[in-house]
Amino acid sequence: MAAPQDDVDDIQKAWIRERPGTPVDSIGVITRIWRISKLLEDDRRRTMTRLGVDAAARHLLATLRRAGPPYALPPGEIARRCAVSPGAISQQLSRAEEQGLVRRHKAEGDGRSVVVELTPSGHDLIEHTVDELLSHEETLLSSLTPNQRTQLSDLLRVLLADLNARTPQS
Amino acid sequence: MAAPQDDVDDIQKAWIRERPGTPVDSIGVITRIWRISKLLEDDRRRTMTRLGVDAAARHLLATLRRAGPPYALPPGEIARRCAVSPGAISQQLSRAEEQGLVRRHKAEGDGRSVVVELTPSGHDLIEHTVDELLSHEETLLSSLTPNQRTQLSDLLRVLLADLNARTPQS
DNA sequence: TGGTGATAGTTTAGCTCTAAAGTAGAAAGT
DNA sequence: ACTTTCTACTTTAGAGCTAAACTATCACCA
Repeated sequence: MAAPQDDVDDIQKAWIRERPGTPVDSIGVITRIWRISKLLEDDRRRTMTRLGVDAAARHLLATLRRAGPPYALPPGEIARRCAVSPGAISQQLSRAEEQGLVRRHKAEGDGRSVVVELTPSGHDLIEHTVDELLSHEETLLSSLTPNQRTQLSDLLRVLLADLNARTPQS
Repeated sequence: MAAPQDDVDDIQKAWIRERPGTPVDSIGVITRIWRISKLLEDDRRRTMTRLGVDAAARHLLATLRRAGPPYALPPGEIARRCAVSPGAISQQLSRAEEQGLVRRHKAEGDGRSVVVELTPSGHDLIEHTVDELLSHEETLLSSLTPNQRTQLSDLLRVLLADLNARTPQS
């Protein structure tokens, strides 16, 4: 269980061998986070393709579903919650609207604002995929004990909070 | 320092509120890894843009540089080490070659194979950016104590090894 | 009331990626 | 030897994202 040396350790050792003095300390955390992130993303993409949705649309629908009744949010808020650019959300909304999963309409009161709401079809779709997706992803963490998962969550929470604070604004 | 509740905790609570029984256990790890990964990637993209290189080219050059003399690898091996598709590497190579950072030539012995080597200009470029980039990224982890970083690295190493083993093949 | 600047969304340009098709050389089986 | 299969790489089609330009509306205030 102790996990022997891996490719990432090799990268650190390679830099030290090639350029003694290279500041390699961050690699053990940052590179591993990227790799894990990529493996999880690829897995999620495959899972969602299998379930017949695309990953970005799922994220969108899940965000609206999670917001609770009336399952409606403005695009800017969705962008913020999904951590992607407003332009990306606008494009995602157009695609999802075309598939009949969401509907856009002008907000009352402010002529600039828009409200996006889940259609019954979009609600159904997320309802039928969320449990399957999350159950599957739980098995992906089965190499860690419950205690280790909590430890990991806690460390990541600290790091994420700091990075968020440090970020230009995004 | 204990890190209070964050957005990700809110996501878990929202699912539980909206759909009691939703299997939310994986969210604390997976969602945080994605968010951190994204923040780090965005930061790296900005840093590299500031230094006048693009992030993918930097990864390419770093991979060749780290391989040690003669700073040459076949495209397939680069793709494997950078964990992207062979097609992506082929395109990156074309761009980098156009900028004079690498050179492709046929391998001797096997007419299908290609060897990519760092040009002096590519070698210089990576040499002048790697320390700056890595030093900067070290500061991004300054919210964690050295001990916490080690803990985090170790947990991630276990998870990464398991996910690699579990992966279809890729 | 009319200008200045902020805010909400959308659109566009440019880039990069993946997946899949295409090209060409090497290996292997009969 | 010749066909099949495999392997290495490239190219193409299609998609998504970011950054930045653009449109429209609102808010403030002289």
